[in-house]
Amino acid sequence: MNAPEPNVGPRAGPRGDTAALRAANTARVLFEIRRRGETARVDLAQALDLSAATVTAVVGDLLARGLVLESDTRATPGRGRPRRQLALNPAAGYVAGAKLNAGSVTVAILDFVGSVLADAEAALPGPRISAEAMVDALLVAFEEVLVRAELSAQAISGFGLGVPGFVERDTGLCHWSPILCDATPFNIAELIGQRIPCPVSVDNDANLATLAELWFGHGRYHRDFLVVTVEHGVGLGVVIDGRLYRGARGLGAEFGHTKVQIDGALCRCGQRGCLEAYVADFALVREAGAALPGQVLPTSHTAVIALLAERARAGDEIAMSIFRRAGRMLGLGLANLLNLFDPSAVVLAGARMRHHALLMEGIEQAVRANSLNTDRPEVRLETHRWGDGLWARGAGALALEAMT
Amino acid sequence: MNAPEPNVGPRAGPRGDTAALRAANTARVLFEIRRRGETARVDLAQALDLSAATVTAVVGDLLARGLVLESDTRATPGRGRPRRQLALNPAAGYVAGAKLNAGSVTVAILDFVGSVLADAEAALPGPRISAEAMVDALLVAFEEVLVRAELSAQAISGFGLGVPGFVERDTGLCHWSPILCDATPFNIAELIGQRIPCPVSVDNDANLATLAELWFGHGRYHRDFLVVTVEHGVGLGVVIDGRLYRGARGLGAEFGHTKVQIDGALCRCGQRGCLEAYVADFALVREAGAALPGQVLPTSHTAVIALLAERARAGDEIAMSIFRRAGRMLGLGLANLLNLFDPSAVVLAGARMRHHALLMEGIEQAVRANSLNTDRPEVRLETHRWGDGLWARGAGALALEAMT
DNA sequence: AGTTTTATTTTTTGAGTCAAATTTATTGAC
DNA sequence: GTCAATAAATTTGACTCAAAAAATAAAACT
Repeated sequence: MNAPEPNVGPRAGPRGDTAALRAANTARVLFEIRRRGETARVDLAQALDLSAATVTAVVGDLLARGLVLESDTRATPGRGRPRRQLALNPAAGYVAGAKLNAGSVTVAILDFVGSVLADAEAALPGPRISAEAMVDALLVAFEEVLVRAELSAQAISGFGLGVPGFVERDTGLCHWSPILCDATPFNIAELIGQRIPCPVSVDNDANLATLAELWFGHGRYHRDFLVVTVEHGVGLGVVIDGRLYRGARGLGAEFGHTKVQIDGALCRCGQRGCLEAYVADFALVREAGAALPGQVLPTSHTAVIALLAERARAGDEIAMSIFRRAGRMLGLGLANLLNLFDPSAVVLAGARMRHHALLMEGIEQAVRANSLNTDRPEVRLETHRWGDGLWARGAGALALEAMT
Repeated sequence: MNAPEPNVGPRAGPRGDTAALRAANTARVLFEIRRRGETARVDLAQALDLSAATVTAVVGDLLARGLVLESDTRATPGRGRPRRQLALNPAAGYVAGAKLNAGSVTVAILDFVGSVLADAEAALPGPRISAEAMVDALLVAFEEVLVRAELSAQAISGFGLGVPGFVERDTGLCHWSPILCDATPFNIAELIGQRIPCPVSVDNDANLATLAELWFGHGRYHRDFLVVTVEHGVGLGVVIDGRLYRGARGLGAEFGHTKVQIDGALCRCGQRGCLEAYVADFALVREAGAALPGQVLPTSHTAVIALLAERARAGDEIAMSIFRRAGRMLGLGLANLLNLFDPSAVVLAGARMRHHALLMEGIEQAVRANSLNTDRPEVRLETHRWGDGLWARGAGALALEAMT
């Protein structure tokens, strides 16, 4: 039996001293203002179950710190003292959000509200490169985006980066990434921090998409939800009780290598039957040969898939069946997730969701066929066809989180 | 887009007023004393990161309420004022914990510490009965166990019941149970409450096993862990951040009908490829005919499986292969859970774990083959061969939880 | 002017920390 | 053996800060 370790026990409710109490209530007020966009103090008091006096005090702090602005927009014409509308101050701080892709890096600048002010992209020297080369490209894009946003590097108070693979937010360690070829684990946050003059946070890219939903998207209205990303791989983000769950060891949930078939198709990871082996880029490309006979296939996966999608939309039965099977496998995996997590919403996101219509038929069929139908209301599958903005905003949320 | 709903937002840390702060710190102290069995105030202060003064105040309350006792056992011989050891007061309250099985109900009486004072069992009229008949049997066992524990019904301050199927703790609603034949949903907690003079709580049985681990078992040393129960069906309990996660709609995680094979074996639920269709009682019995040719099989599933296990232990290759396949399928499911939840521990519990050795080979092989090997430390699979005591203590924990 | 709704100020209660005081043992010199 | 010195655990009281409640002020509309 293990030795008793501290910090295990009830987590609900307050803990610690009164300063923590104030800090928590301040965070709640800030979150609620972000969620509503614009509100009065009365509404905050009611929504958060705080007294008006407390809200006044907390908002007073936030106003003094410049995080919140009081606007004069006259909301409801009526009797009584008019409510003063509160909103986040966009200029309270600027953060950079970046995403590492197979052949490029994207960097965006976000203001405190979460609006994207500018973005920029830089090519990577290859699909699998050293972290050193990645940071070089990152800096190129960063300089560019600063010019476009008309900001100096000193104005940026946080830098967030999304990396595919196993990345630990708390420590900044990269344990494995399909894009980086360095010996692992190495501290990627530190590496970037040496060349950028502000705090750097890194996280798994699916977690970032989830943060984006939590801060700016559907997640604002759900306590427990899942975000499934479909791109080169399949990713998963889990929100439980309003917070992103990263697992006991901080690496987050891994959905792509969940097995949907015992001794099934061979996956890049060397195992068999992984969900990715049916849904990821390489899996579709593997089958594309049959659907496009006699054609010379493009070298890039993305281009092959675009071609395949075009055929499927034109009614090509073989091409359609490829997407249908991928959808069914994804749907099977989703059904398992629904049974295990019982979320109140599921968001499908990522570049592949551009072929939404092609996949959706298979997905919905498999979800219906494989999830238990109790009398609980059916879970809505929301789809987000956000492009890179999704990742950038998530990385921005990561930086904002580190900021407040 | 949904309307903004309150109570969505940051959950970490304190919230609300100072009374909530004290309540939370009291709960933390109580949990820590339970976890350690016996401790001094200094240790509590250090473990919970509270000042000694606060601990004195909180413990003072608990002493006054009679929940905690100060013992005179001289722990560490040394200089200085000797520490006063604190322990839970067993007589602070008694609760009843009950479990509904296929052919019987079990009821146990637990004291405040969680020790089982007595237990009793009553037969049910059949494998699938009305809730009315179930409550009748429950009362028979309850009366009996009171006699054995030498307590009156008035001394019992909470009644917890574990029910297989879809049960909602918060509302007491039963949405479906393999044992009860009533029209669903119906309020099973209310039904029992009409005939028992104390607060009644109900929950899914796998959740109860998980609560038992959280309060009294391995879970005291882990913040994030899973409990998998193997009995007539396969159940799952999820603990995240020190709390049992019951899903957005309160019905808990469903593991038994997770799909391990697309279009696989037919399950009781009518779908194909469910884990239960390979691991549950009925699945093993279905295959037993081949392993026991020419024999007249007993009518009870349990007896058939005992026979099968005997054969397997004697070296019968066919019988062994049945257990091996069940183990492999369970291992595949477990590997998926490990990837998705990244727990720091997994506990296997339930009656079937008596055939532990037969299953374990297949389980471990499949877990190793199907879980991603990163550089994170391997998760230990703990096995608990607790009998019915497990469920009873879990149901007791449920009642204790409702009590404090 | 009177009414109504929102925001602020003042007062009160209670929580937690800090530092000093108290309790109760052991240690070691005499 | 007796008796201060010492050490550690606990308690006490002064102080700070948080949030709620009550009273007050502000800014509209009727």
